[in-house]
Amino acid sequence: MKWDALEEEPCSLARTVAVIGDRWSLLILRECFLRIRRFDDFQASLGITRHLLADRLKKLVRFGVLRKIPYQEAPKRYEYILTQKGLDLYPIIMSIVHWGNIHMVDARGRPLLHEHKSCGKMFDPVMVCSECGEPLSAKHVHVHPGPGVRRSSPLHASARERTKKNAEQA
Amino acid sequence: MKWDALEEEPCSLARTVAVIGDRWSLLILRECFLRIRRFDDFQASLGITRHLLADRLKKLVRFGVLRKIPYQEAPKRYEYILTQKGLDLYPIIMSIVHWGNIHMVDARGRPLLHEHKSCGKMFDPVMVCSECGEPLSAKHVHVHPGPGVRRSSPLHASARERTKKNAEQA
DNA sequence: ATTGACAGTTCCAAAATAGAACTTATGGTC
DNA sequence: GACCATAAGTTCTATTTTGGAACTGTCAAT
Repeated sequence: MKWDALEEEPCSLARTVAVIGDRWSLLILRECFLRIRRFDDFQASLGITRHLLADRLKKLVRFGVLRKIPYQEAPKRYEYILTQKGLDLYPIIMSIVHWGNIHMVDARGRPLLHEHKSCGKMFDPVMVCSECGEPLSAKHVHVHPGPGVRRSSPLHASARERTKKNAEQA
Repeated sequence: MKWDALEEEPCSLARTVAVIGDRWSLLILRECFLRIRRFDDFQASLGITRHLLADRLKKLVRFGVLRKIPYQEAPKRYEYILTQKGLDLYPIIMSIVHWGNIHMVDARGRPLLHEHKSCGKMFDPVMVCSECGEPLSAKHVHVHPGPGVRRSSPLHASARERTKKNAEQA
């Protein structure tokens, strides 16, 4: 499929996936949250090809997740820093890290531990309901169509064609 | 890079990305949480090619995120359902959806609304500290090396080579 | 004048993906 | 019994994306 089409989908997951839904983008964002800011530092710590790094940084800037800030004139050089929109990705990054901590660590244990400066303790992230504060699980959530919904949210022409085909049979 | 190498990285984000860090896997998981279970239903609702769908389902099964359950004999047919490990991905999916709701919706508004059955209200997911219950932000978290850490976590040989090169300069 | 840092760009080969047709097994219909 | 439909894949080729390495341009330091 043309992946740019994802941005247009009436689905918040699909639209977010259009921005961060590839391996390198997520790894680049990890580095951003670990205070990496410069082209060669990203390249060295990730081993990504320079070509792809340039491409992904450009995309993250285009989507407003990163901003290019000049840190020296002559020659003009920039660093990439997270915008507020980018900082808001933190729960996504943390929930990914947490799932890995629970389900993917080897016998050696967790590579990183997280301390909450506010309370001083090592913590895990927990996702709760904004209204009642209880931890969330898929089982206790019901989905309703919202104002931005479109038909039954088929992602593609092929899905629509299938629907059409079924309709013709009737 | 060889993407299988990601599973071996001493980084919980990288290891999770090895499982779900591509566009199709995340979209397939969205469908799983919306109760889609069968091959042709995934294919119709996503428009993914059958080839890739077979490949991604196989991978998700291999990683223990989905399980194949027979739902009829002769011919033997299976559905794909989320394991507990798969259900645990819910916070990742929800945080992705939530970021899209905040930053990627158009004028029409959100495609979907979420109701918390436990309290009966429409909600947003909030990520909080397991210890003090306060909402988390990157600014208030400090990262420590854990028992599973390896050197400075270079992702690749090229990163190691760069380090070696720097060392030789000294 | 030569070397090195930095932020890319260019080029080609290798790998992954899209799109469509084909396969296998079975059950129902004319 | 021939024909169609359903379901879950597999196979094929053309196109796109990615990996890997070298190259470019600008400036500073030696």
